[in-house]
Amino acid sequence: MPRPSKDPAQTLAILAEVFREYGYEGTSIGLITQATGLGKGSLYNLFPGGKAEMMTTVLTDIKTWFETHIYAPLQAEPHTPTSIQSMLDAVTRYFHSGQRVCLMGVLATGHQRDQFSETIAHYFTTWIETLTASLERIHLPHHDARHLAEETVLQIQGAIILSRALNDPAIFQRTITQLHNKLTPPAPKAK
Amino acid sequence: MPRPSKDPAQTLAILAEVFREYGYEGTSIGLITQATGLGKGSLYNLFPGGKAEMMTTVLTDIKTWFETHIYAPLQAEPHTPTSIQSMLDAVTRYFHSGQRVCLMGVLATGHQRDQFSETIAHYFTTWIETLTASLERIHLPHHDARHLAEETVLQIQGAIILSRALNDPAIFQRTITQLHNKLTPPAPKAK
DNA sequence: GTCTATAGAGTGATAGAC
DNA sequence: GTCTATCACTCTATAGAC
Repeated sequence: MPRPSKDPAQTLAILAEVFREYGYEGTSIGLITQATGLGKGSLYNLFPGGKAEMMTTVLTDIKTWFETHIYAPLQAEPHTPTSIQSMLDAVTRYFHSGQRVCLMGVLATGHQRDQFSETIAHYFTTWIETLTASLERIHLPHHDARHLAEETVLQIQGAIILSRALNDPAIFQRTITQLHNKLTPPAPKAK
Repeated sequence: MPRPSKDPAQTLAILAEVFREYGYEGTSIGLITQATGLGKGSLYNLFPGGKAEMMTTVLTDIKTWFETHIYAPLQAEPHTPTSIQSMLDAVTRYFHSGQRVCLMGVLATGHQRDQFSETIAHYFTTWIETLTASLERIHLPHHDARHLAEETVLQIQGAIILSRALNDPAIFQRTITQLHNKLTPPAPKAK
């Protein structure tokens, strides 16, 4: 190897955190060099496509993380209330109880939505569909499962905003608890 | 008068729309001059504090709008289901069924949160407290009213994100309908 | 020497402030 | 319009593993 290069995984993690904190426009290359300790040369060698490629790489990394830590437990047969619980636990950890922003949510409200629209839509669609399938496997008819899944993802996003706006992680925690109760069937009684 | 000046209210409206669309960092003075038709000189005459003052002025304007169109109907005695409905109607119109972003929500997730934190927190706090008071006047105990109010504001924010991410206004509409059912007592039966 | 990842001065364009 | 600072990005030079 030509040089003692840094750990690419850690570089990506730092990059993701900077994008989360400052948004796409708010993140300057100078800020990235400072945060990662990498010079511009290294950065443009790693990401020839510049800032846009840095963002898409981060988004792909997030997608992979969600597949492993959020979707996989939901898809594990057989479905148990534990699957739901482990998803909500992972979500709570990932979003630091609402104090850490959802990059996909941030991008969805910015004008970069157009640039990354497919990735953003795919992220939310996959999450909703995986959760829908999981809920269908317990007891819910497709329509109800779908709406409940949408409501879950929606409330997590809303909880992040409100929790951050009021600087109160309790709001996020309360939302997660509430979702847990709603998603976990209190009794195996069909409609 | 030295010059035929433009309508300040319309200028402010345009300014708000640009900030919503591009965020704080994403909005350049050049973009503002283009959108408003005002030269840089006029802008810095109107807002000596520069971009930051433009944003604070917009935020104050939004606050006033909400007081008039959202809070006032909720505070009107006596409380009726119509108060809730008119709030939700105003919200739907204001956010263009989720296709128009909430500037306070956007700022809450950015690193400008620190700069405007008081205004942002005040916006959400006032909304929640007004709705709480309104719900208490029907039938709900304080604790329940407060949680329901929080849930309402939270779901509206989440609906904007999800609705925009999936480019589907129906999600926002469905959320509003759901909130209407939850906020409007189906029967005057106490706990 | 060859190669690759590094660092960082330098590029023009554009930012916000005045 | 004019200013300076900073932007994203380019490019040259080089350090070190083969």
